[in-house]
Amino acid sequence: MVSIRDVAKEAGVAISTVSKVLNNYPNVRDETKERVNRAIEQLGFVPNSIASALSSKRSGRVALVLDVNRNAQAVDEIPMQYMIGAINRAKELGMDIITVFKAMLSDMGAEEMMRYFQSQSVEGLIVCSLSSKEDDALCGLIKSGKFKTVLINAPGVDENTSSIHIDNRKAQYEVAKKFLTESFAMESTAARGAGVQNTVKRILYIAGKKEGYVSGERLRGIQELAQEMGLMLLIRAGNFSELEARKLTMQYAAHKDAIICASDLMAIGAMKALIDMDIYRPVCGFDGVNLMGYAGKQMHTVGQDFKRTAACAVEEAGRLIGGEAGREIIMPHKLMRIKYLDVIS
Amino acid sequence: MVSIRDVAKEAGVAISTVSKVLNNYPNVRDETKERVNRAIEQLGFVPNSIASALSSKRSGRVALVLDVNRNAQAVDEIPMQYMIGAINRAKELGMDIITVFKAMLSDMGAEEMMRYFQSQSVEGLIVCSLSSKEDDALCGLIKSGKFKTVLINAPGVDENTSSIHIDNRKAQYEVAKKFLTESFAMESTAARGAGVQNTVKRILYIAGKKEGYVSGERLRGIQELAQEMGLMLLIRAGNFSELEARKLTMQYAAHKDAIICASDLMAIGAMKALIDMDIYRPVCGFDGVNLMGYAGKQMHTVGQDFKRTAACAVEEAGRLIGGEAGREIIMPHKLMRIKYLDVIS
DNA sequence: TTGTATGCGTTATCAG
DNA sequence: CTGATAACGCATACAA
Repeated sequence: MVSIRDVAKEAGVAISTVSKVLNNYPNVRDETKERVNRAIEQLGFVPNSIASALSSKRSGRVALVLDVNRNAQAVDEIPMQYMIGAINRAKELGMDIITVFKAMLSDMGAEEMMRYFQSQSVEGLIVCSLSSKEDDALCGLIKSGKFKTVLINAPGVDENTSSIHIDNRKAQYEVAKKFLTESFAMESTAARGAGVQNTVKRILYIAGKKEGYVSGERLRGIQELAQEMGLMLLIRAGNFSELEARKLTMQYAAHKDAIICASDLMAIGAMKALIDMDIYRPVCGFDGVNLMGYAGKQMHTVGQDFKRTAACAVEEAGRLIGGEAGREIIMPHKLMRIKYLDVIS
Repeated sequence: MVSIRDVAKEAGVAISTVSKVLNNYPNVRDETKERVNRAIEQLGFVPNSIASALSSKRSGRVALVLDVNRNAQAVDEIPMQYMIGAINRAKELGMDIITVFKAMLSDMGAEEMMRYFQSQSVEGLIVCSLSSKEDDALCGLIKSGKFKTVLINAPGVDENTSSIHIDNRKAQYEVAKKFLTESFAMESTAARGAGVQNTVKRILYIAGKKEGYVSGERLRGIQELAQEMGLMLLIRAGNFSELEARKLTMQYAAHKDAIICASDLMAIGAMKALIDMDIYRPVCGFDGVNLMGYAGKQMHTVGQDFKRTAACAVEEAGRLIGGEAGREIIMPHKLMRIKYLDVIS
């Protein structure tokens, strides 16, 4: 292995000078810099990141904590998108990502978790979907401030914690409104004075988890709309489970006019249940996953760019590690429908 | 940060003794060992893997090279399974996995790739799906023997390279045979003497990539069956693309009795095309991905345990790094059909 | 069985 | 602007 020492010898300078060139320190004469670079080129020198990390005490290492296969979900499309976005951006920034699954952490206490990350020389965490109820050890670790943390889809900003998410309340409001308007040619209460068609719509809203942050925001969005449009809203927690959504649909859909779900997966579960029940009800989803293209029917949904979100999270982790304070970042969303042919081409 | 030195002081022994305890060296008195462990416990000492790696020159680090989003595939279920299997096993074995996407490497030469892995202190590679045509730089790197490599679904065993895969030829033969037998109540040529129903079946076989190893094996399997059962086989390369399979189906399916695909994704493409064409033909897939549950119709397919395969690959990488020679490992497969309700529950 | 000493490849401090 | 040199935390011959 060719080391910095060999480069120094070849270039006829001191080791420390080479190091300075490597890390683009300011005070190096251009000529020296060039000589060093030439030597690096000639010897095919590759800086050893491990030695660098040991010496500088900065590993640039971030753990991406993913929630995979929860609720027996069939397809882990969203975590995959997060991964791709994060890893690609990390490479661009010269950061180092290790992937960790929540399931691997679930049986650790906060202390053990800390040791694990510490032994891995992790400086920052990117946590996708945190539940204050279920992940108390992880929550504790984050609050301890021992690691710089970026929370995706969870609240909690402080000195070393940033939060990044879409405006879930607004998105749920918007998509549901568009969905209902297009499905029934409805108008909001304000305009209803004219009184064209005025049947109150009965909606089954399949929410996420009780006490979940995202679920709560989305719930507020739909409630706001219900008030505005005068909807009859039946709310049930689907726990983000396709199967649960299926059951709820079978139980309640017959007496409802439409079904709105807090996730695409649940929307698919509802959709398939309706087919098996042999009745038709419009269904609205949330997330914009490609799997929607396979569900058989186009549904309204909220599209989010998971890759980009993860890329931002990586940048933000870099910022935090660099010493800047945590903050909140709102990502954009859009209303869309997903067609099979768009997905595959 | 509490270091090995603090532990040594606390336990009243030398640093090297602590190190020996840490790495369970043989020659340490039980009493000493206990004293050290007590000190470790008391101080909450966590060994620094970076320092350890630098000193021992062994990082235990493996790069998992994944092929994601090729051919505009909709859902990256298989790479995700590989990841989960690999990361979980790596944690159990105390190894360290970094995930790399082929797309990140595609614009590097072999030299640059080597430097990249080297700078990351990678000792071993686990490569999922290698194409000797498209990935020539990567192939070169592997053949150079610079890194211990485990190939998933690609051939090539040597001193520092192992290969792990199912018996693709046999699996394709078996699944197609079962599929045809059940779809048409057919019998093989041998038994046809009795001559109950004897129409020669016209089959559209949508293969993978030309020159791909896996594709070649599967192709041989179907050809073997065709000969045995006296099938009329039309072979077209679908490039593992759902869209391509759709096109081929639209072009040829009308005059065929059944469609057999070298992957589930292509089978889904074919299936959806048939629905749009409004004709029915039985379709057979290969892989056993959950997405099949969403396709609308149950199809015959070959099930493989991707997680387990990846776990084996990690172990194998460990073996190679440990100095043992490469070898070939055949994983089991099974014939199955995937139902939506099984997938979601 | 235990301790001493050296080195791994960097970075960073400080003197020149 | 450049060069010595001391860490960084651990592993490992080798001496005791």
